[in-house]
Amino acid sequence: MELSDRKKKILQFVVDDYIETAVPVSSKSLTEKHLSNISSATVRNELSALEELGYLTQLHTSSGRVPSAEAYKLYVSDLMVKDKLSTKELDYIKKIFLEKADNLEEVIKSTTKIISELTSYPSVGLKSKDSGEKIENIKFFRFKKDQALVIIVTEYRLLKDNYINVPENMTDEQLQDAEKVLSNMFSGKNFEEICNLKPELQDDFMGYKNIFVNVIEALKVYMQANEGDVVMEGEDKILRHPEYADINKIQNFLSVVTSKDKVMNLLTEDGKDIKINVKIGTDGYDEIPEDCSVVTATYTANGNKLGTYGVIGPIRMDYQKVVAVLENVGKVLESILSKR
Amino acid sequence: MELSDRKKKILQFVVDDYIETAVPVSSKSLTEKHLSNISSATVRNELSALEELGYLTQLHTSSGRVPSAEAYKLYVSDLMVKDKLSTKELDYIKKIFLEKADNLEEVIKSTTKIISELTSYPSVGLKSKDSGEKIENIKFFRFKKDQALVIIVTEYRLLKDNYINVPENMTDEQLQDAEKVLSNMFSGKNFEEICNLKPELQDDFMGYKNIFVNVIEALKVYMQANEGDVVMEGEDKILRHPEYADINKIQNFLSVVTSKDKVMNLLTEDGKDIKINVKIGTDGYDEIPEDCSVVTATYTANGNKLGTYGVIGPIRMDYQKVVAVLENVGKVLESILSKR
DNA sequence: GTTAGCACTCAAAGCCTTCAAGTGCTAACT
DNA sequence: AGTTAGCACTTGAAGGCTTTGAGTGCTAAC
Repeated sequence: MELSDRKKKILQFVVDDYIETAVPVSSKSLTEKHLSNISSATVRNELSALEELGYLTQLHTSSGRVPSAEAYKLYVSDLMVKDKLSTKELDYIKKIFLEKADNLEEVIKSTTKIISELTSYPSVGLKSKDSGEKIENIKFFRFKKDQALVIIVTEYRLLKDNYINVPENMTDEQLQDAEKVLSNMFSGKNFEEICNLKPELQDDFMGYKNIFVNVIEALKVYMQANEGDVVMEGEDKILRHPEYADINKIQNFLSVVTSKDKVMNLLTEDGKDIKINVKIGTDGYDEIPEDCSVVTATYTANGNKLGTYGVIGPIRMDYQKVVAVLENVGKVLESILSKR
Repeated sequence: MELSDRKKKILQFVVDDYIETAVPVSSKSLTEKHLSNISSATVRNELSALEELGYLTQLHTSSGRVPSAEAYKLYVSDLMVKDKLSTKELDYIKKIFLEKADNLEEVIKSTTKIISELTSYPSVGLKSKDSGEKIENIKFFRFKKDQALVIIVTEYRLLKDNYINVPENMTDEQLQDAEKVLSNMFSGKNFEEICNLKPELQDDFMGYKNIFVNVIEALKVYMQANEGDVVMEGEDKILRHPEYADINKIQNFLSVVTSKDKVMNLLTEDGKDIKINVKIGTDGYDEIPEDCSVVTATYTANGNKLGTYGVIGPIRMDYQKVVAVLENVGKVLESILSKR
């Protein structure tokens, strides 16, 4: 059912005001602030209709109205006026990124930091493991008789966290040879393609099948491992918001947020093409702490998925600000990283 | 001034009880639980003497007594009975470590996790950057014309987070040659010695002085960089303790604990030979959140400093348990890592 | 469809009383 | 001199009471 224009407008004001003040919104305050042309009684009629429709709730009969999760959803998709950042804020974003632009790890940390600073909410970042990028070549560095570090060079980064076992009787020359064979085999393919290579079907291993199997195994472990790639910033900022005046809520929030794999799940985006993704309330998402919303954005540069970033906060979140920050951070981040 | 045996005993009971219950300790409860041979009036006299001496305080005239920071210090150094872990707990420690023993990163995480689980306090871990270990050799991996990854092999680990710039006109053969020259130069020295090498005094650079300078520069940056090596676990566990019923205290605590460089400072041990280090209360340590204590332990294996681990909690901390856990974790950790 | 007016509801704040835990002190006892 | 029974005194915590005011819903008139 479609809402009348006036209902939409009123609902928007209610959400706006509630986000700003955290105080249930009354008919009187609405007429005073935004609707001086109609009376509070009329607004009351509209409010009770909106309550009937499930967009508003009352804590008790004689309190003002509070938006429901439905209302926030409508607000974000339809009602909200898109915010713009101040030039000061934009300059801040650029400044931080330019200082750190040469190190991907630092960029990820900076991103979460900027987002948290500008929004006043805890922020999270997750760098993608598999961004669809193509592998250029692969290198082994044998640091023990039976162990080697695998260095993988891709289109735009260097992976160096995988280790394989090497047969002790294999000579360094043989390992170098294996390096060449595998480099040829992998070059131009992405991770998914490589992990799906069937050893049985290949006959050009030149005797290095065991090394091949070890590398694939290491890669698979690497792809699955979660943790470690989650970065959080400003967890303590959640306490700035009045809904977290209750210890149980803080407890609940922190227990989710300190568990890296739960945070991981929050960030795994549902839609591939959606840039900004808003999850409001707990509906369906087990990992989200009660009464929380999560707004995430996935950034890409040169067609490669860099990672997903976002904020976690109370349902009563400043969506205007958060969306504006995520969009602008994304723009700067992508423009900087595209140049690399 | 030395306390009488009875005063010591009474003080010990007060601290014991207060740690256990978090309720101010009364003369009556002391006689009932521990001192059935003397009357509560006598205990009251002793308590007020102990208060006079600065070991106890009262919240108000008609409340029981609470230990002061001084009392906790005396308790830890003199009064406390050393706790032993149950075999169940010991088995738990061994089990976790044996599962992860092959990966140093995982060992660090496991360590903080075990400590936090067993003590119910947030725990922190910091792996040492410079453990005094000797460098074996050094390797360059050039992944771009003008950039190379520096891999450093030491007695017992692999460092691979440093990058240097390479002159574009340098051939791969020259870089390999530089690798050999520098490996020879560094081999058998520790980080400190290397960083102190004076380029002017060396004449066997064979033309690779620029590479040498870049490597030293990268190493120095690496040694200084903090963050990233701090691991935390169980931040949310602080809320289990009744002193954190107040939002301001939580705020205060979290703001310290979410800042990695503050946590870093907490863990930089003051004495070199002290294994277990107890910092009680805020006295002198700016980084410690108000009314908190920090207990840390530094672990070594084969003479190499592995890192520092510890817990952060309220002053009213279960020091018996914490010290016992840290000692036992240390034993297991060191025995496992010595075998590597 | 809008609005003035009024009765009704309900949480929050302030105030008062009661309650019980605990101390300090004095005087008597060993 | 050290110990102890006894009692007055203090004080926060808890519960109950009233007051206050913000806000609604409904009705009747416009």
